[in-house]
Amino acid sequence: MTRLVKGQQNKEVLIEREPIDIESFKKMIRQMGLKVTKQRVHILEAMSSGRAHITAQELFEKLNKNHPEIGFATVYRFLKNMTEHSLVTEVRMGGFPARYELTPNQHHDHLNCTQCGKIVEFENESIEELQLAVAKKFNFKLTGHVLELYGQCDQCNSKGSDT
Amino acid sequence: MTRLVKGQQNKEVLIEREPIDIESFKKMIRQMGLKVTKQRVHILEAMSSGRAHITAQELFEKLNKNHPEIGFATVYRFLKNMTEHSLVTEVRMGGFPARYELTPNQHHDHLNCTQCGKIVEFENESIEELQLAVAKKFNFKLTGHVLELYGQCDQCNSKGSDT
DNA sequence: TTCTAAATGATAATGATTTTCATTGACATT
DNA sequence: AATGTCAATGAAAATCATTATCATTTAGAA
Repeated sequence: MTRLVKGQQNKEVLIEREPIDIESFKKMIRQMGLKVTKQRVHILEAMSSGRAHITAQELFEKLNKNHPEIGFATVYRFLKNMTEHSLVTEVRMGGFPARYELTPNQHHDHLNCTQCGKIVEFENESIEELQLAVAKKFNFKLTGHVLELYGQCDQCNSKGSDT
Repeated sequence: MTRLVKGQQNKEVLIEREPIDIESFKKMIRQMGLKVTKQRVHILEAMSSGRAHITAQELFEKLNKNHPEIGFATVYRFLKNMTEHSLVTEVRMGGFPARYELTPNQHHDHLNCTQCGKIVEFENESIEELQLAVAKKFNFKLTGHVLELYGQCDQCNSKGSDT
């Protein structure tokens, strides 16, 4: 556990953690034209492990345990940055906080449970094709889309519906 | 050179909507089990005319011109109420304020031109069916969806393509 | 007309996210 | 290795959409 004593020139002591590919994280950051900072590397590390769809707050709290020197503004800023560079994909549901995931190489859409927040990823080639057809029909050059399905998952459904 | 004239953005191509009279507004309100107030009637009037996809703020401002006695809390409250009763459909995208429209008898999705802001409404039964199939596959009870297509419309396309 | 719960408007509160700004730090260049 | 510069950071304040609070008003039943 890294403990940083306040008021002291604290050198970051790296805890020995899984040998995640730190070099490729750095490469990603450089590709965005940004400077490599330990905060950014830590953020990428945190995102590449654990729950896939995480909120900025959750990510901040997760980081805060081992790296309390990282402010939430930095987390938000970097997430936004990565989203703009398509390295991260932002999923927004209803009025809930946005969730982020490292952009998967394979495209997918989301099925969201409005009750417990569970997110299921799916991919449907037929839907993709139909979207292209629609765009073509209206003479649009399709550049992107958002498809989010909302509903209640199996568990929430069977749990009855009070509250 | 594409030139974006400000007043020209966000034009909409509308699917035809039937005009609604005050009596049916009152009927709608009673159907929800709510009291008929002049505020609510005015809100419905404002929604049934003009731009189809409006934010709560825009709606409030529009109403404010002729009915400055209507507070925005009332607008928000009633919109939420109507949304819960499915009389109004809420469209949320990105981190932008939610947009509302009187629930169209004919369901539709949107095709957005990212260059001039034009919105084309479309409806595709096959896509709807596939969505239901996806939900069923994962044992979700589908309650709603957001399908937004993004691209460049015919005009913007032929107009050349720099920003 | 009277009564009462529902509705309203003004305002404060909330929660997520963004901005500000003084300080720190990355990194290209000596 | 030391330096200079400007991007990056953290803390705090600000913002923005939305919701809650609460004293007052009003719809509509009695």
